[in-house]
Amino acid sequence: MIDFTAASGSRLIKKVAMDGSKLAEGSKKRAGLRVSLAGYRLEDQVGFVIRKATQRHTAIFMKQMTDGLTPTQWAAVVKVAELGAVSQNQLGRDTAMDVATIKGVVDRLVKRGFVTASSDPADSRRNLIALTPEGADFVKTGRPVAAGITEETLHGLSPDERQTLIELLRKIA
Amino acid sequence: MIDFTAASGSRLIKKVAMDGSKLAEGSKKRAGLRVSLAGYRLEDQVGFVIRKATQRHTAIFMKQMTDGLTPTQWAAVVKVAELGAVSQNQLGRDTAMDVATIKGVVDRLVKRGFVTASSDPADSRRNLIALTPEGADFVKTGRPVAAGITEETLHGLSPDERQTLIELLRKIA
DNA sequence: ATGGTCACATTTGTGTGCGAACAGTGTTCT
DNA sequence: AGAACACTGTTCGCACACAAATGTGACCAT
Repeated sequence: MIDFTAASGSRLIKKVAMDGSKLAEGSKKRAGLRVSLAGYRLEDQVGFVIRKATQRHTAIFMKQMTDGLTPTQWAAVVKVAELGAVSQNQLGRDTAMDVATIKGVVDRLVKRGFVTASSDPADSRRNLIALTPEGADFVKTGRPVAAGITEETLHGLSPDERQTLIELLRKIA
Repeated sequence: MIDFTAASGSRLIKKVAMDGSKLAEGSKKRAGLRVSLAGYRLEDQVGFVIRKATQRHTAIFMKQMTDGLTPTQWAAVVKVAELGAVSQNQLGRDTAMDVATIKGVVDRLVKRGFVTASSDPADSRRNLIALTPEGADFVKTGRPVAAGITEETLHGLSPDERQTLIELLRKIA
């Protein structure tokens, strides 16, 4: 996790001020080339804010989810639980993961024993992913935990705001 | 990038149906263990939607930004351009990056020649990051590009909706 | 039937993102 | 001064995330 408290900010200023006498030309300000950004503030850009929101959500997820399962791994098991046996690529599409990414995720889920991977007899190109009984159990017990994660993530928002946020995110997704 | 079009979905169903005769007990449906999720839909969870929104934004960013600079690298140069010389950890805090992450980002920016890293004479623990003239030029030319990226990301949203989205994201960030 | 096209999967390489362990350096309090 | 504490940075290991290159299988139109 990231600590956003400006722990040493004030001390830094003090130090620079103390070292002011050592600086040439009486410049008491912090050194270094700068560029005026004229109205462009990083903190106001979608990309930046969304990244921070993602970070917080991920942190909440990793803190609460059983067994150290990651958000992507959870998404994958849940989809398999919903769909039944699926091809690996199809699972990637349904969970918004790249072919390379879904492979790694599936590998880890197989290693955990939550899913199995086998060649589809009907189409030998396909790597068929199926849920194991352990995976089914995990999804059942994990479901309320996942709901709690969503709850804590959206804790500061009213029901209306939650609805709006999801809708707006869907619009840009 | 991820292709969300369910390209082969219909064929899969057709194939499974065709193979129905080969399946035992007359089961024509897709095989595999399932779990009823009773109201929990992955597509409705913040985590999932926000991940997809992030993916789209990143894709737009990488497509438009000059020189293949990444979103995080851009955030870092912009901050250095705004603040002047900063310690590496402080820069990480201001850009919401882990100490391990900011190190990698700074290393790449140094390699590109956009920033320099040097030991702070006032505090030898600190790795002072400063903008180079090349970095300053890049920030100047990159600024309108970054604005365009934000614009395209939010393209489907009205000014009010954009405002609301940022506010709500800030609340959960 | 065969050649072109598409879909499926794997591998490699680069870049975040973070926890955890480590080693210095500075500060503060006694 | 010395001990305790806080802060700065590095390194390692794991997990996404995606582009690009490769190889194989399935399908479709001629």
